[in-house]
Amino acid sequence: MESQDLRKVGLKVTLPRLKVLEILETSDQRHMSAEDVYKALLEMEEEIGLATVYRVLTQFEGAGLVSRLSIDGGHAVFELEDGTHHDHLLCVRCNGIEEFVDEVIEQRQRAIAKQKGFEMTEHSLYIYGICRKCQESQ
Amino acid sequence: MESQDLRKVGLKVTLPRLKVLEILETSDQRHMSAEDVYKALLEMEEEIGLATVYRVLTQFEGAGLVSRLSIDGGHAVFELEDGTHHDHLLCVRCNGIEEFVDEVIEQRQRAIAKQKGFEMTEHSLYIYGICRKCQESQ
DNA sequence: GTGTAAATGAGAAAAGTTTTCATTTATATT
DNA sequence: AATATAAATGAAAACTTTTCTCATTTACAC
Repeated sequence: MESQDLRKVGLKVTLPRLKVLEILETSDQRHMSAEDVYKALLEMEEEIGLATVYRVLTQFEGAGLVSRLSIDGGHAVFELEDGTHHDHLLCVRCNGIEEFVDEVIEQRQRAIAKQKGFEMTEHSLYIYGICRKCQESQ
Repeated sequence: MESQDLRKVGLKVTLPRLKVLEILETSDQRHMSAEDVYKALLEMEEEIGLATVYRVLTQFEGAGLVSRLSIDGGHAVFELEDGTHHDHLLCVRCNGIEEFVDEVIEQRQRAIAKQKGFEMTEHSLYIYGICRKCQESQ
């Protein structure tokens, strides 16, 4: 019932929005750039412009349907929002992304913000490295 | 004795390099974008091209004289390297940057990388929020 | 002083993303 | 079901940040 999801967050039900949502839900990559989504759309014969993909993803972000990761000064990748806060491990070799949750880190961050007098709005934590698979295959 | 600093890291002593170093050392902002440095140079009547500023900052980074922070998918800022590893708090209102060190977080990150089989190369942690000053003046 | 490799400046190019504006579409209203 | 209208879309241009190209200049070893 994807149409309902869109209406629920106050977005008109349009083909581009339905198709972008479909890609995000059915792709085997959990993390996709706008370009990735655009190419996946082309593969399913949906001629949706890249600008529209960006617009839709940005709206989805605003609506809380997806979250945006800003990777290392470069491009952004998007993931379907699943309600859990988590941080990311990025493989610098294969660009794979893994997720993790660590309550100790979460709590330390809140403590640091408080100690510095910051009203924390969000945080971003990326651990860069070489994933197990890439270490083995080399 | 800045010329020595440059020779020590194998960089020829040139006016642009000396001046960029001078800006970084004397500016009241510890964190500066390439654009900031470029403008500061113009203010001191040094007509050094922006491309050169980028090149010099990148070389300084390679030489370990400065480190580069990649802020939130956008532009990079540079800070003089002081030998201490630290992470950053960013004020979303005034764009101010504060630094902090937390051994617990450092250690947890290493543990997570290990647990996930990652060979960690680096990490980036930013806490976003509203700094004390901005909370008060509003 | 001179030669040579390295550095610089200016502008073009690149990458990722957003904006513009004319056209099309979804949906609230008749 | 037809229509009005506000919103969404496509295509191209614009924008932002950074890097590259290449002709000219400079640092420094000899």
